[in-house]
Amino acid sequence: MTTLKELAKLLNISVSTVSKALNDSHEISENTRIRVKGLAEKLNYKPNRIAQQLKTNKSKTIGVILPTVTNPFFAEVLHGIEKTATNNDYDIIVCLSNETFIKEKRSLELLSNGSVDGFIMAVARESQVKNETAHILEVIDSKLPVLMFDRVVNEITCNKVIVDDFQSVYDATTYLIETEKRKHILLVSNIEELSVGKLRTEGYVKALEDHKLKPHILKLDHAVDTDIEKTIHDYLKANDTIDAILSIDHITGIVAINMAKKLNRNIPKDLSVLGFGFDHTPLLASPKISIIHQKAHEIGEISCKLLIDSLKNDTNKLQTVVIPSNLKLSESTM
Amino acid sequence: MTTLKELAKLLNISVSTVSKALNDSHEISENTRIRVKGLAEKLNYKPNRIAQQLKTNKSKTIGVILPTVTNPFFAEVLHGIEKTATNNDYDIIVCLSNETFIKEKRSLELLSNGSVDGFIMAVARESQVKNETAHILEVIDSKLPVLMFDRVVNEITCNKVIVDDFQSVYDATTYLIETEKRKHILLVSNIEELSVGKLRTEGYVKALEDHKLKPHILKLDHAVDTDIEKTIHDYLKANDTIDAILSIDHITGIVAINMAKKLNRNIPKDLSVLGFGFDHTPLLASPKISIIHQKAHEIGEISCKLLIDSLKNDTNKLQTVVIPSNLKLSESTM
DNA sequence: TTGTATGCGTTATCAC
DNA sequence: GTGATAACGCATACAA
Repeated sequence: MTTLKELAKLLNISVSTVSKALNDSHEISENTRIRVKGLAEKLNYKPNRIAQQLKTNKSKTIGVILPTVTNPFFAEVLHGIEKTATNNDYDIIVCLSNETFIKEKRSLELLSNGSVDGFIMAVARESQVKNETAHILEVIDSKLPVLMFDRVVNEITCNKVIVDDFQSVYDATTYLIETEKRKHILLVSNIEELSVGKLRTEGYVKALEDHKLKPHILKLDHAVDTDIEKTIHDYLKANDTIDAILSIDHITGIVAINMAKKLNRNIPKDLSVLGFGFDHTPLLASPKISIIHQKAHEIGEISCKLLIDSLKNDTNKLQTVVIPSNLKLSESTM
Repeated sequence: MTTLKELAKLLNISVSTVSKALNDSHEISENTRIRVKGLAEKLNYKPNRIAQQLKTNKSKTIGVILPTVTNPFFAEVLHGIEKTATNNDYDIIVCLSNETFIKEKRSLELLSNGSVDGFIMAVARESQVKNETAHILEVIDSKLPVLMFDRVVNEITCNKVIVDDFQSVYDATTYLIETEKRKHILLVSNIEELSVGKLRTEGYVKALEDHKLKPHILKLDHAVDTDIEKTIHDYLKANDTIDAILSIDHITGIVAINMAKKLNRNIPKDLSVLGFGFDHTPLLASPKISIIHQKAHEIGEISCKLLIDSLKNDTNKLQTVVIPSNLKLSESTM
């Protein structure tokens, strides 16, 4: 790699002159600036990022800690983060906690050594279940800003970007009751223990209460794949009064449609199916599923923007941004 | 952040003694080593990664350039890469090319300034279509090792990890012909222009030729979602002799099942459906789809391991690893 | 066993 | 307008 020193030697001038010339300092003559830039271009000189970082004590890098990236929600959020980071001249270092506390803690610790200027994270399932927060507080105490999205820790004060989990499910449930005239709505949940799962379930329960209806909740408890199908299948078979299914994740809604068809339920005439989802979800279901569309990409973009803002201006006050979801009804063309 | 200098001052010893003590140098007395480590622990000292990097001229970081991360194949590969990198004490900086040449080129350039020790990449769609390779060669010329996986550039010599695209589709097609006695197999392709798409199609064509059968190929050409459904639907309707569908991506197989059911085709009795897929693919289809299972996670792990090996030992000779796929037949329990 | 000096590549301050 | 020097935090060759 070409260095300032090499350029200086070749041009028979000093290192500092070269540096200034490349940075368009006013103290440098037009002539030398052109000479320097010409040679730099020719030798494909690029300032060593590491040295710059040491000098400025800024890494221009964001640590992104995700529970998993095979869940399309987080993949889409990551996409939004990456895009925004790149546009603002930041790199991202990605760590996956695999939903474990220990990996999350380790990742935070390892990157808290100058590698990154701040963190964007969604809390691991295990950390939420066990209510582990000390490792995150430690990072914040060391003056590294942390932004949480989606799965957040209420007790920690920091920038947050969340989805309107309670409200979106409340609204969707109300829609099923009032517009589609459903009375026996089944909630299918496999994320009961997450903060977002709890909020969604609460939204559902509240909507039913407000309409004097009885909740039906089917918890799936991380069963293996075939069990998800069998559990839903058997429940639907045993409860033929169910006239709507509300899935609060992005998988079980599609499974529910498949099982209902197997039981010859007429969708959407006799049974409405509504789930959480993203851009490609509808394509995989037939008939089309209606979805509560989380703007995952936008969540990523806004999270990243917010963190970068707080990095530039650390007197910024902390805020919690709520991203509303859209209820996307299926266009049942096919 | 605590520094060596601060520790030294507090202990009234020199910086180098502190440094050596922390690195378990034999020249340091048991006594001071304990004193130093004790204080370091107490003050939560962590060596500044940036400074270490500048000193050693190694970033212990790998640049990972992916076309997209919302495609579950790449998400799964990323998972494998992250796991292996972490286990080997490497960080990963992730960039997404969004399938564009310009972003891919920019990412390579930006990270080729000391930020990373090497690259793992799958070539962007646009780069493959336009046969752009100069930007990658430039990186390799600058002595940064590049490992390509899945989508590779044949003309470039470097470490590669690829899937047996030709052979797996040849075998799957042969299975449909010989075991399931199918004679009119439709190939559905929406990745015709990628190196992997071409290879898969060739495997299909060769298997048919070897059995004196005629190919039927339905190219989807990145149509929008509804068009994918309609195109497949209409094709199946107009060609009722089709008795098997082979999808060479991870989406259209599921769509094909849905459309075939709508046309009242009996799956798997009258129509076999086979697609590419990963762990969660089967759950979303009913009846279950048979899949050519790409070991995406393993591809990531091996890619990362191979690159790290070449980083440690740059006299390593280059190799191309082929990861075989599994043909996973559906267990049609539900 | 400990300390001093040097340098990684860059930027900034100051002197010429 | 240019150059010498110091400094970021760390590691190490060398001196004591």
